[in-house]
Amino acid sequence: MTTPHPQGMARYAALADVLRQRIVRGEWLPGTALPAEQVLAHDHSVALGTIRRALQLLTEQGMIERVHGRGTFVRSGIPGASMLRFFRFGDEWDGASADGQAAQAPESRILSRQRMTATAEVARALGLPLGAAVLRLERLRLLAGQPRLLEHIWLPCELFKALEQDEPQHWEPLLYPMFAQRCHVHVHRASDDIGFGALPADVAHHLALSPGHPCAVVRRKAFNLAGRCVEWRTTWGDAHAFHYTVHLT
Amino acid sequence: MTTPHPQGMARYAALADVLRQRIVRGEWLPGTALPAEQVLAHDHSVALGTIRRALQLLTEQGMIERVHGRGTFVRSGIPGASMLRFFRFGDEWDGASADGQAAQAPESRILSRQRMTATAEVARALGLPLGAAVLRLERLRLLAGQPRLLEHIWLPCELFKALEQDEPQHWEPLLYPMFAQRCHVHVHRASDDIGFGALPADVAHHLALSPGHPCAVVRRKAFNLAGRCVEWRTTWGDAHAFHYTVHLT
DNA sequence: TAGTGGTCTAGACCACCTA
DNA sequence: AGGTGGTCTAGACCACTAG
Repeated sequence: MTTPHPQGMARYAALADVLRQRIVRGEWLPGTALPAEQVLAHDHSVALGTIRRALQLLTEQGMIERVHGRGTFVRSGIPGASMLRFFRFGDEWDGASADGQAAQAPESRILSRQRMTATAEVARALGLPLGAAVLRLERLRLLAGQPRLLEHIWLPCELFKALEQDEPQHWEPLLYPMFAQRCHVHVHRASDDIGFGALPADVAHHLALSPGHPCAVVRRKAFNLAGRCVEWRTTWGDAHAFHYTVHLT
Repeated sequence: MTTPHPQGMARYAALADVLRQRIVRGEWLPGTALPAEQVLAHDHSVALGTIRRALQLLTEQGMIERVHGRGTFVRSGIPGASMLRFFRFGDEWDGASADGQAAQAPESRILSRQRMTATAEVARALGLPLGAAVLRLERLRLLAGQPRLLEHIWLPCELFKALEQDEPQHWEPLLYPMFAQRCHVHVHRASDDIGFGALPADVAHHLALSPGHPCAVVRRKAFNLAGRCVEWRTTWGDAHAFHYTVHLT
């Protein structure tokens, strides 16, 4: 005879909320395991099925991952977030082996790193007060040795102190795993805003294209578990190489 | 003591397969109700929870919709499939009322309708034999009286006989509901392939733009419940108006 | 009021992973 | 072997919708 609908919502939904808050507050860090179903069920005095329903909700929301036989883990990072997924360059198969081998690994080159004060636009995107300290990275992505994408990346200094220390030339090619390891910032969600434009002169130069060349522009906001915007990024690439598929259901 | 994993899969997954086949074969038409959970559970000699799990799978796959208190229904058609969702034209608020009112309804104008034999490209897209009879529609989409998108739509004649009868000028502006009503073709799934290019002269003419103007090109394949491709469409629009947001989780 | 799907329980047994 | 999540059952009760 349990209270039917506490706070007007289902028991499992309320449980999911509680667990989500505990995750967001850092009680269980990304990559670590939650207590077993049995334990959670006992602790909250509900049946196993009810806890499972709550955990299913959190799974759908991308908060946790469940692995049969191992446990339930706080998700760490989003997969498949590469900007290169929006583009198909003709030379993906120009690697060393001429047969149908895997593509040559994309290259990443940090062109510049500057500590600055946030302009109005950057501050708004990152949810910072005007004039807050931010880190600006300029990054080139290359495929088979050819420069393909240029990125401007803005980060709140406050969260990314560790990135001001060493030489960016030695950073790993994947930023998000590095953010997690060095800065304990886990990118959990992102939204990519796709548009079309003409290449500014400085960007065009880095991509070996002419100024005004048609380009796809992707603006990304990346968020951590708590829903805070931790990165704002603009990516430019040749419009003719742009390609994306949306599935409707 | 039921057989644990028939065919190596869970009972509920096998059940979902069976139900999916019955839906695809047309045993329950789009928009109509399936038997109640209790009935299905009894018929298949499983517990209620098992049937619910199967129905949940079909829900996630977009096959059915469940409505509390009313029943379980075969889904009819996909929502939000308009090509206009890829574009933001500046005049969406130029309607009659100058305040923050709803946008003027988009207009649809069929420019031409031709019965033809499928070229290799069209036949491949629609999964038809080369030379099969197809219907080609040329359609203009307008916003606030301005021509904005041009579409070439290819349909298998076999499925769309009814569209060869009357005047296309009197068709409703939304194609998919019309396909369902007049031809009993229900679009259940689609994939939109986005790229950038330059406007061909004839297309540019209809959009009041110059030939070679940068444009976004969306190629769509639409499928019915059985997974058959029932429409192949190419849509052109001004690249500068293109805008799309992808959410990553 | 009757019928539908939604919630929750309590427990048995299975499959998977690690050690 | 012991712990984890996954499957399935049988049944009670609740919430929503329709006639």
